[in-house]
Amino acid sequence: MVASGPGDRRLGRRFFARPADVVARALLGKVLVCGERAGVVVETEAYVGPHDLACHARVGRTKRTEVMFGEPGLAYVYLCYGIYDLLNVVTGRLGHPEAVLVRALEPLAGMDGSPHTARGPGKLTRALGVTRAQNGLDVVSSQELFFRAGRRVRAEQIASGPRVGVDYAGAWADEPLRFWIDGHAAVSRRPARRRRPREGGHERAT
DNA sequence: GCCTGGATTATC
DNA sequence: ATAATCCAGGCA
Repeated sequence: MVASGPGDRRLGRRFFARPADVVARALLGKVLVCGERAGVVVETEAYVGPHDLACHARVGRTKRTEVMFGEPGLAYVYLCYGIYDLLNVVTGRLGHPEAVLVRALEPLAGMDGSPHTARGPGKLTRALGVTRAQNGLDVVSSQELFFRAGRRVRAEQIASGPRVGVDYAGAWADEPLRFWIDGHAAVSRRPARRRRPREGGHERAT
């Protein structure tokens, strides 16, 4: 076994019981553990509540969004594009639906060590072995899926920008709610650039 | 029921 | 640029 240290401390309820954007920043550098596999969180996105038009909870309480209304610290895992399971952690206060999407990990144990292995939210869950079977799991008390304190990340190392793949969210698509460790090799590709305007280009007139 | 459209990724 | 793949949510 590896020697124990301060970084082995588990993240508790109060860590997650804060606004999603705060938790999203704070999760950078923390270690996500799933069974025998683990990695350092290097990229996240915050989905801040029902008023956030990119957040699944914008439609209110449904079978899918139910877990987001639960306790902070619950895992919200859902199927994206019919192919990938994406992992979020519920944040904020009970009854207020918000969550943080974990988008990339630096591999630590139990998986291929290449930086691309867990780069991107879909590849991350595959590399870590997370599936929808873990939806609703409490990462504060679970023995199979949880976070450790990990390493310290200074504020100057954290970069932010618009979330990926949420162009449908109107003005919310531009909010800088994506966070990553600047320059880290495991951070997923930058957000898809907008297509170049073809014809004179006035389509963004608002 | 039927239809539309994804919090993605690999490949053309 | 687009296919892969299936489910949630809206509407009838």
